[in-house]
Amino acid sequence: MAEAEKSVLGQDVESVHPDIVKAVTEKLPDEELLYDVAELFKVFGDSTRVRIICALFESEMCVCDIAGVLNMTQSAISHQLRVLKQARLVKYRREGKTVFYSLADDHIQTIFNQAFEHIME
Amino acid sequence: MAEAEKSVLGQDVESVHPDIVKAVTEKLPDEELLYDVAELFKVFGDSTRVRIICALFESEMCVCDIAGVLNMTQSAISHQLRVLKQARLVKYRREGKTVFYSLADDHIQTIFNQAFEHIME
DNA sequence: AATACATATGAACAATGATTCAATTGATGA
DNA sequence: TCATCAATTGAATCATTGTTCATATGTATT
Repeated sequence: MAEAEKSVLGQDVESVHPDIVKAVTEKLPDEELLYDVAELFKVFGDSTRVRIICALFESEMCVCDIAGVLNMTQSAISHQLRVLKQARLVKYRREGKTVFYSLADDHIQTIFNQAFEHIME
Repeated sequence: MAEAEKSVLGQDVESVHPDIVKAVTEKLPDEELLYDVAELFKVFGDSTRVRIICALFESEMCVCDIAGVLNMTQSAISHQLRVLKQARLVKYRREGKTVFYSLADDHIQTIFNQAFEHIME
């Protein structure tokens, strides 16, 4: 019933349901957007960064404090904060020698709450 | 002003704000829960899996169809479906030779919508 | 200037993980 | 029972990444 068809790249693709494949392919969001979503989740996909984020839910903190809460070296924390910074998930302000980090926006909390709910069930 | 204190493990931790460190440490969710959250996001943190999930938003699909939509080998897809299955993010039903996959619950859509919004801004 | 302290950065190492290729399982129909 | 097709699995490979250690910025204080 289902026949082989040519993909965008001209390769043979065995599609059991060519009609569905076509419909879904057209509705699928831009490659780039999906890539960005994956990149965002990749940042969330590390327990150290998750702990940093959850710590920042409570209060703005400096690097030393975060290191103290997580019981890790300040270097390790700084490296991870860099990742969070690049993803625009945290912002910072300098006060003398210390730098205070806080969360950049509220979507983060919403996303995490949904994640918690998913795990609980 | 700020003094060094002993961490839970007895190591010296230089805390600029011991009071905040203590308060945040107590409020931080269980280590295990945070680990699970990271594991969940880790699953979302791959563009192939993101694309599979978005494809399944549209319709239940068999492995072949998904491979067709993503233009990848069915082996690669099967490996990733295994990951999604272990994370309880997809469910499946067998119909003859083909296996149909669909999303396990609705939190996934909510989480993705928030992620989309975060990226858009 | 010189010292001290908070933070950032770079290189290196170990561990994790995604895809490929080959082989296997499971189910259908001849 | 044999051949075929969808899907799964395992081993191998290549790339990515988190932490450590050492060093460098940057800011205040003496």
